[in-house]
Amino acid sequence: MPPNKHSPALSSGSASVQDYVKVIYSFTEWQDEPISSSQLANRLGVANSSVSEMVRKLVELGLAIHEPYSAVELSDEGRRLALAMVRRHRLLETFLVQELDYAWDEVHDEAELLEHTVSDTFIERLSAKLGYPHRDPHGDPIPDAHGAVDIPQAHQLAILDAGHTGRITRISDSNPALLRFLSAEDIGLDDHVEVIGRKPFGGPVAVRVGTAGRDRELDLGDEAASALWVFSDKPHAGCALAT
Amino acid sequence: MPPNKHSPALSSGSASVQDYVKVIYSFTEWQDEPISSSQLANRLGVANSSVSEMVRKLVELGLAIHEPYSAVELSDEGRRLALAMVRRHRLLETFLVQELDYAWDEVHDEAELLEHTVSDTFIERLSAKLGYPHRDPHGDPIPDAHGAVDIPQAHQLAILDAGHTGRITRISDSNPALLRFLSAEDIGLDDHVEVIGRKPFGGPVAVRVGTAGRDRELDLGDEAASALWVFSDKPHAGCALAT
DNA sequence: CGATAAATTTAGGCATGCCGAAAAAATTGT
DNA sequence: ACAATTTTTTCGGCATGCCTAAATTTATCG
Ligand SMILES: [Mn+2]
Ligand SMILES: [Mn+2]
Ligand SMILES: [Mn+2]
Ligand SMILES: [Mn+2]
Repeated sequence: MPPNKHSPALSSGSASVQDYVKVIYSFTEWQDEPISSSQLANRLGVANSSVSEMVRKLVELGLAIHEPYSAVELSDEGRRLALAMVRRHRLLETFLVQELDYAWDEVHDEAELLEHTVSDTFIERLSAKLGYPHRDPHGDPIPDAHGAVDIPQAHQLAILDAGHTGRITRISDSNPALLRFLSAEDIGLDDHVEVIGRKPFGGPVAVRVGTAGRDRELDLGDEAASALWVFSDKPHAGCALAT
Repeated sequence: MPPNKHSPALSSGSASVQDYVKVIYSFTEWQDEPISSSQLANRLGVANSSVSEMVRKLVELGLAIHEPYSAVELSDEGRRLALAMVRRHRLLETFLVQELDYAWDEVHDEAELLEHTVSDTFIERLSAKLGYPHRDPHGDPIPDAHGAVDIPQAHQLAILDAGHTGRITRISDSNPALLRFLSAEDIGLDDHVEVIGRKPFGGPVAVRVGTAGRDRELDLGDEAASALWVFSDKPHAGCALAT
């Protein structure tokens, strides 16, 4: 039987290949612009020249689509691989928090390595043990075993206008120190938030945070407000989402 | 503060380096002869020339001791690293069996990769979660976090004389098919065994296996009898252990 | 002892994935 | 439009860890 189009195999590629497709995929997870060569280099912490070479290889492998001097996109097979890696990463993070008592700011680096090493069997057993979770500790959606994933309709707190209310659906995990700050302020996933107002010129955003009676007001700087993604309670007049 | 002699750091080396020291260590775990270059190559599945090169590197790194054309041994630091790797490997196998429902013949390959990837934190949390186990699923002893390990006084069933009785303390995990055979025959760790007799010229060994009333007799081939390590019930006359 | 055989090391190469420097293409500003 | 700047690619090299083939050393046997 020759290899066929419907092969589930996916032949996962090296750890480097896996990280490249994962970064290419992640760049468009919450926004639409495809990633440029230098942005890719930046996120991976490698030189631009390394990206040029590896992108050529990804194209040869049928994982990426690339016109020279333009942005890098994934092929269907590349997206499948990326989703499989994202699934691995997020299930591993969930495991580390739920079973090994890691704090949510400690899991990213460990998952970044383990995702390349565990077997499919390991991942599926882990998913079962954890109760088939759909979100990781930071609220990022976990694709299912077939690569299906639904990205919640969420918006960065930083772009919401005064009066807007909703729940925190996702917290960017790219900065561990920020995660620790949020823990210290007792801000977490699914907390209710209301935008009270904002200072002009990129100043802090005043918000009311907290479920039920125990809520408090505080000012959040731009980096914090950009890391918090909010699922709106209801369509609300005067918000910046009409675009 | 300069690096000092009592540094616990150990700077673990590459995955290859880790596998080399682990194999060098393991060769002398149940017996005393140090490993030769070609035996090392055999166990690692690499060419002899690759071993020559890597052994030179291990010596440079202060992990191994080696006179050209003679056997390879570990330095104290090499042994520390090896014990840390053995600990990792065996804790991971234990985790896979106890928490992820792997069969005992499925865990070796997965652990062989994961051992190089998990962090010290991961391993210590895992050890705690598993209740600080001292044996892996095959009965191999798990060194503690400081590298202390006690190797039980056990002997291969294949070398025991008729009349000898004891408990199965360890089952070599190097052949998954053999492990499946033993499962099918319902032979497992801590089972009681009695050597009934043996056919000459490397023929099968007749044994009685099983705890309490439910015991049975069967013949074991040389490979099976060599994989089973027995802790003797009591010193027994007429056994081959006097050497 | 010497000749063969076996084990080990050395020499020359290959694949992967990275780098810095230089060249080429695209973008920007006037 | 075109010169300056930025982005991207190409080029030559390096480090790891592996290989085969060819020495070289050690072991074995008549
Ligand atoms: Mn990774
Ligand atoms: Mn995450
Ligand atoms: Mn290994
Ligand atoms: Mn084992």
